[in-house]
Amino acid sequence: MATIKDVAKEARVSTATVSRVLNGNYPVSQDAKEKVENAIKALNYHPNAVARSLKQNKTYLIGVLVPDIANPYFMDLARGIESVVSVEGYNLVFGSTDEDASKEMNLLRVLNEKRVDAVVVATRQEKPDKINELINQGLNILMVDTYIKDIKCDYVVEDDYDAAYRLVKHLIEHGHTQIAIVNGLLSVSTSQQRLRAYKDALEEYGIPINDKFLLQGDYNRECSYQSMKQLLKEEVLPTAIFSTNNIMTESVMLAAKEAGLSIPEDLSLVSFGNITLPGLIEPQLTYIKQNSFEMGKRAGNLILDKLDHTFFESKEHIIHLDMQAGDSVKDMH
Amino acid sequence: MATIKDVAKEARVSTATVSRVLNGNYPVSQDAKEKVENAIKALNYHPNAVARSLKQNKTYLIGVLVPDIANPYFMDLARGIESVVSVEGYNLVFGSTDEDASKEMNLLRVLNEKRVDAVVVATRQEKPDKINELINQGLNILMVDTYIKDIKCDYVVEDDYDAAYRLVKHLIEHGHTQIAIVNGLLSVSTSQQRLRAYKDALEEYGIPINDKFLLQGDYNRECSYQSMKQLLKEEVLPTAIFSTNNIMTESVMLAAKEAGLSIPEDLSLVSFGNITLPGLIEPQLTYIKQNSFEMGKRAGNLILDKLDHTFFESKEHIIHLDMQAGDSVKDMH
DNA sequence: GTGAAAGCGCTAACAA
DNA sequence: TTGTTAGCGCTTTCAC
Repeated sequence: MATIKDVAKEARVSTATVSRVLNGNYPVSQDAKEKVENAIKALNYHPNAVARSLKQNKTYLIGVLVPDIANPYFMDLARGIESVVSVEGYNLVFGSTDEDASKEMNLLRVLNEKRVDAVVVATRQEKPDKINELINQGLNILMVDTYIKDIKCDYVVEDDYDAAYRLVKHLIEHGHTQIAIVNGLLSVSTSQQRLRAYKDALEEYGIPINDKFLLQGDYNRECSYQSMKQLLKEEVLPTAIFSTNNIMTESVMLAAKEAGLSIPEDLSLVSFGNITLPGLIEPQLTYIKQNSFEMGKRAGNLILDKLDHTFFESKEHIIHLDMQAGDSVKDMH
Repeated sequence: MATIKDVAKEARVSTATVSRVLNGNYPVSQDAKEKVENAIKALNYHPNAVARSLKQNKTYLIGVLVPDIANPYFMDLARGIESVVSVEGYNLVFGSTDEDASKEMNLLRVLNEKRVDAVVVATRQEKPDKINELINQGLNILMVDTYIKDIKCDYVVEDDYDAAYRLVKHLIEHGHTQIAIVNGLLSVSTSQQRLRAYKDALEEYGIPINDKFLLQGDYNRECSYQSMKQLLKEEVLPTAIFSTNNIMTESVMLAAKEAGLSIPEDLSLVSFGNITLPGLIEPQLTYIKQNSFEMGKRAGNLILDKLDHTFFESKEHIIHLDMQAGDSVKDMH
């Protein structure tokens, strides 16, 4: 494969001149420019970005770590990031962590060795020490979706507490008092916020908290499905469910359907995030409209900012979320 | 950031020895090894993969080009590739082409400059010349899903013709003669195969082809939705639809629902690929079970093969697909 | 078993 | 405006 030296020889100029034509950052005579351009075509030359990266200490690579690339939420996030950074010539390097802490640290290490210019971490494990170590070594980390105390980096997160609070309040104002929550892992900040909002809302209205109605999930399909199956076997059923993410909402609907319960007649349902095929499924959900594409764009912009200016204070971006009313909640009055 | 030189100095050995400890490919004395390992820890050293790539002419990066990362089919494909190649230390670099030919060529060029070790192209544009040029320059391309004549590289594709034929035959054997097809862009090999199978099956049974029943889609949501809307306004309706991909099947179901037609009572439906939430939606589809995760794994293995052995003849892998019977087809007998 | 040194392909400081 | 050259951080040949 042709190198810059070959081009220089072919065009009878120095490698410096070729580099200048390539990058257009220094003045070059028209004559030299043409000679170089002809040589490039003749040799079918394509610059080696690896060598450039080594010299410039910049790879134009941005790592993206997500727990589950099969969740549309994270794909939209990735697309949001890509839509912003690709304009500046960056490419995304992906890694799925499958919620596995060691896999995650390993990927982080590899991405660091590959000298990605930044990495967006949308993940749920908590290893503040290890991650801070990488940050101190100069790895540029941006956390999205989840906030982990003690990790010293920028964030883009959604306003989980507020949105969850409104969702539960919505149920209560429709006369529900027997409300169950299907929650994610409590090690994750989003789950913590959503649970706290749930409890605060109930307390606000003087509704006692029933431990049987606190269902543990892990934001994935299987676990929440089993929890629901279990719940629906109990003698005292809730009249409403608050599901804390889109995937688990699908499980809730499936479990309800299989138990012969229809929504909202037998069971009301509100969800943090919408399901995949709302148009084809009855009823229309009442849910918190998440917009991970937008979140990705913000993350992308934050990164571009940071990569341009070398100094930048740590930032926290909080995104406000709206509620979309559907017909999945029965009025109990 | 610490370099191999710093480590060598700290450990009082040469950089060569450090490199040997790092890679474990040459004998090193126990004593030297320990000194180096201590120095690495003390300096918090992380090798620079960019420099290594330059020297070794290998990046451990594999490009993945898909038209639409929001389609679960392509995500599963990516996961399949990742599951295989990540074991050997490769990372995936993504690019969504959005069905845009110039964006696609541009991404291919950038990935080539970044010297990815290979690129998996699951895309639908046809630029044999440009792509062959890159291949001739040494870019290692593997095409999946779509076969494009005149591009000289390996393939992993599904047996579209055969599977589509069985699907249409299934409809005919259930007594349908008025069968419409919702097809993708005809510039794509998969669409060509599926359409050919449709026509051949009808012909085989002596059923005339009605041009009004040949609906053009583009494998995306909007276009197929509009085509269906249009079709359902006609005076003569088909009794069955053959949808040639999962996304368009969702549109077909949505359009039918909105037109007040129920499946299979008013309209039978078979699909190439399943929809997203089969459990929640009535009826269960009769469809061709695609397995892009498996296809991704094969692609990954093919790439690993090729990257190990330097010489390898061009290969074509064809994946056989099974049909899954559901209850979306009414028996007309 | 170990070290010195060349060189991967490029950029940029410096000199002309 | 152009050329020369050092050097980015690593691997690997060659000599010891």
